[in-house]
Amino acid sequence: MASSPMAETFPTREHDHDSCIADAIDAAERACRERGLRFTEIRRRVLEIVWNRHAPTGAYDILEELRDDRGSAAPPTVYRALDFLLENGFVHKIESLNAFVGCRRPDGDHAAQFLICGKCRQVGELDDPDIARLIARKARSVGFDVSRQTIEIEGLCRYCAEAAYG
Amino acid sequence: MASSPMAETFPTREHDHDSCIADAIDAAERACRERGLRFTEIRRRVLEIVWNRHAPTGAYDILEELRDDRGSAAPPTVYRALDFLLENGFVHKIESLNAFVGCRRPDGDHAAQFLICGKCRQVGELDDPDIARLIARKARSVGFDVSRQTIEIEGLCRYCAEAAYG
DNA sequence: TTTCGTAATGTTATATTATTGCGTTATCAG
DNA sequence: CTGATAACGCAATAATATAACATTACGAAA
Repeated sequence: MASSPMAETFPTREHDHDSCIADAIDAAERACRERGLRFTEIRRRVLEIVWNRHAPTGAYDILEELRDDRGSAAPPTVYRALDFLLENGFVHKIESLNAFVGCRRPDGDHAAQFLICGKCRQVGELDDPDIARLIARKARSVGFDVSRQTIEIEGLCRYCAEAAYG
Repeated sequence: MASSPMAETFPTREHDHDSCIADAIDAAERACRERGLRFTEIRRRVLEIVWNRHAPTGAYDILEELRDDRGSAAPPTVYRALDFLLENGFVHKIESLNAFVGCRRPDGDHAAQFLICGKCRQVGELDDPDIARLIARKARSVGFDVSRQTIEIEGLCRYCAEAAYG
């Protein structure tokens, strides 16, 4: 496997997907134990589903998969699990897609920037503090006090750009 | 009136709202004439409604107001008008709110950054090229080719921050 | 261990946001 | 005037998200 798949901005084509998922689930489990949170079966399954796709996943796509193994499930089940995962930094919501992706850096707060490939629909996570700082500074300079940044960048990832332009 | 309300990042408390709307409508009308676009009654009304609120407005809020003066109207009427206004840069969509705001700089392309006040719900538009450039540069450095940026910054505007902290 | 309070889940219904498909009307170039 | 195309009307429905309330599971305290 790649030495640290969670740290890649974009998932490489060659990365070991299974262990990448396993790492993410393990990290969430550890974090929950440390913080005294309940990592229930549903929450684990939703996180697995999101990571399995390795691409932004809609709540109703998650719901379908959840039904595959649990027989019945309703929207609130999914949204509640997502709320938990969002609050605790295990997934992010991509506002411009109304969809969810696993977080590659589930420890600690960070202002993330998402790179959304319009071709393969995969999403990379940038987490660049320079960007976050510049935005905070510029906002403050007009008297605005920042609490949250939503930054979603659309374009072509390295792989799709290469395929398109050579 | 304030000398140039359209250029303010945040609408000031004292700005002349009526002329601010009128300016925006006039600008759109001129732009449509120049570009050979049809600025129809519906499109004008939707733009007026969005500017009137001077805050992010949902499609169905627009629909209600539209019904007030036209008797009947269905969702596609609003969404089609919004599509037109979006395509031509007269309004922006705030993805994190599923709502629409008038654009303060309807001429030419620009990567906008939105400042969304969590208290008064007003939205400022930053249009800072430094931010856009830094993001493009950072993205390119990981091989990502940017075509569109969605930047929505939540926090407290100058007025609400003053009210809250003194 | 039992009990009790709270967190999590189940379930039904409904709210909110957005699109599809198709027929009609308006506009403009020729 | 006519024909092509853009805009609009309308009905249905898709897609996303939440409300409200009943039930169950869990963990801490007695």
